[in-house]
Amino acid sequence: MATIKDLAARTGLSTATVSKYLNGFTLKERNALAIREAIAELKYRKNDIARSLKTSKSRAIGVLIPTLENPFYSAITSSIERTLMESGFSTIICSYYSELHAEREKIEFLLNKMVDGIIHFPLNRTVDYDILKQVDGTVPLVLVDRPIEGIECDVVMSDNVGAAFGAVERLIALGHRRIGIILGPDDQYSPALRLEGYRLAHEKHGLAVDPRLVVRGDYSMTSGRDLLFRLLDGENPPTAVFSTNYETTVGAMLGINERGISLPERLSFFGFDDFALSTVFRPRLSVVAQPVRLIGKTSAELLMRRVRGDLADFPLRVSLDAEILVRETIGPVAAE
Amino acid sequence: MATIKDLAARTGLSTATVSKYLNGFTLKERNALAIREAIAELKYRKNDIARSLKTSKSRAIGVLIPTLENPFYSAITSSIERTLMESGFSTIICSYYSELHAEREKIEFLLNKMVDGIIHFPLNRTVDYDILKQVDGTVPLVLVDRPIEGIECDVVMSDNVGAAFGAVERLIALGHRRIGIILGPDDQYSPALRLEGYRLAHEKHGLAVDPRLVVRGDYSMTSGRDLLFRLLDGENPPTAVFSTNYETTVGAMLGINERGISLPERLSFFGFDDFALSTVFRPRLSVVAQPVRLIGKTSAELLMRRVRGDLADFPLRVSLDAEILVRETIGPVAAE
DNA sequence: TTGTATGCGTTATCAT
DNA sequence: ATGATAACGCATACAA
Repeated sequence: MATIKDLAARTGLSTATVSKYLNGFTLKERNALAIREAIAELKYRKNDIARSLKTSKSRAIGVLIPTLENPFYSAITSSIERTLMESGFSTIICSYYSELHAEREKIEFLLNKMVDGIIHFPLNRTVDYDILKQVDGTVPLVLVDRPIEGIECDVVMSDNVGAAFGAVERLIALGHRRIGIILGPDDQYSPALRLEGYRLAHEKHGLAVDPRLVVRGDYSMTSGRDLLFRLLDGENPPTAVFSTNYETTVGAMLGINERGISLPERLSFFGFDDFALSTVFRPRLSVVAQPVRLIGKTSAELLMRRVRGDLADFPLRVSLDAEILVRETIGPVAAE
Repeated sequence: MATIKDLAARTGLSTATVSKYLNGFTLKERNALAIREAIAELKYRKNDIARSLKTSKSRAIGVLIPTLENPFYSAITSSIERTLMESGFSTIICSYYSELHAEREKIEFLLNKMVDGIIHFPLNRTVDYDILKQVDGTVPLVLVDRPIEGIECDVVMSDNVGAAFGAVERLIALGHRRIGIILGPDDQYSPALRLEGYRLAHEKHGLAVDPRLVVRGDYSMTSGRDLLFRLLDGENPPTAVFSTNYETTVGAMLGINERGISLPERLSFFGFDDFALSTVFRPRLSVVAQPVRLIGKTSAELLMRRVRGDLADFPLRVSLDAEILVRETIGPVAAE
């Protein structure tokens, strides 16, 4: 591999001069030309490792996610990668598969790699504060999807309360009084907020919440289907169901198809997130769509700012509005 | 940030000794202890950048994929990341969004980052040979999902011909004589192979292929639905349909639900890939499942071998068998 | 077992 | 505008 030294030798210039040229300084046209030639002939390629050592900037960002095998995480990660790339930063991904010890281990790993910053999607409520504290003292940290108590850093998330509130309010406006809600695990952050939105909508309209209409699972597809059936098969079943993540939404829709329930005549259904599937179901699904692209872009851009030393408004708490996409699966409550 | 020098100063040892300890050499227990203490007190963290410069090994691998927003790519990437991590390698992802110029640019980017190897998913037939040649002279390259003519390197893919052959043969065994096949773009590699498997199955059983039953789209969900309808609405429609990628499979299934077509009574349906959705549809989908985890694991492990200098069997062509999962959506052809 | 000295490829300071 | 030189943090050949 050719080095700056080689270019210097080839052109008769010094390494200092060549380095300057490489970094955008203008020099005598004659010399610039010679360097360009040498670069082509020797197939010179700059060594970012050496550059990083010297400048103590790796231009690499670590992205810590539960898993890539989930469209919510992979879509955001995709958007992050795209945004970072635009700034010339590389994206190092680390999945921790919801294992706590892995989380710590992988943060250490990233820190050793001298990443300039970390974007972290904390999943479980139980978190390794210690190591996160440590990150914060080393490189900027942006938390996505939820804050962590005791960790003072930037957070980018969607407005979970507002999202649920909006969906449920639409349902109420259509005359629904018994609205089932399919939630996720207790130890995750967002389910509580989505339930809160559900509650607030009821409250605002003077409706009581029937606890039997609030069901919880593990946010998986099968849980979506199972919980839907539980709601429907209970006594005094809901006339509308709100599913609060993508997986349960898909699962519930499949359950609906399986039973041949016609939407929105026999049941109104509000789903969550607008990934590929939600866009192809028929009738067209009404969903609350989290702005995944924007979440990714925002976290990456915010982190870039911090990396560049701009600490304005630190710690920043960005709450991004979800879109309420009313399509064809909700309708007025059937006359009894 | 504390350095080895700091540890040396703190313990009264030399940097060489400390470095050796850090690299697993055993030294006097007394000294080892002192170093351990110093590490804790100074919060020493090893600097992989400096290490990389010295050893000219970055322990980072570049993964070049069309996009993360597709379960096929993200599942394989996930498996790659997992495997690389086990060997202590980091995974730098680069999406090129099917843009050719981006492909070249991002390979340069990765090479500058001094990655120790590259795993590339080439999508389009039109490829920047030049830059790929260059990669090959620099670091090991593993191609996933398809080879590239003129580039001599390791390739990991699934047995597309065998996969299609197996599915179609099952259909033929059930008495189907008119089998529709939904294919992808002409400029991609796998569709031709999957069609070849379809042809071979017909040939083996003395059946002619009706070109009207061979339809092509862009491998998207909507194309799956549209092409299914085109097949079904043509004259002399097929009694079975084979969809050859995941997106078209999902699209076709939604179309089937939409029209209320009962499987397998009115139509037999064979899908492709066994991601989340395929596992929840009812009736349970018969699919050809590409071994995505294994593809990822195999490519990563092969690349690791090459990085370590093991060039045995180079260039290796690994063809992984797909699984033929016969479940509930295929059945005997209906009596006329 | 431990220490000395050198260099990896680059950038940056300070001259010229 | 260009050059000489040191330094980034580490690993290693060699000496002790």
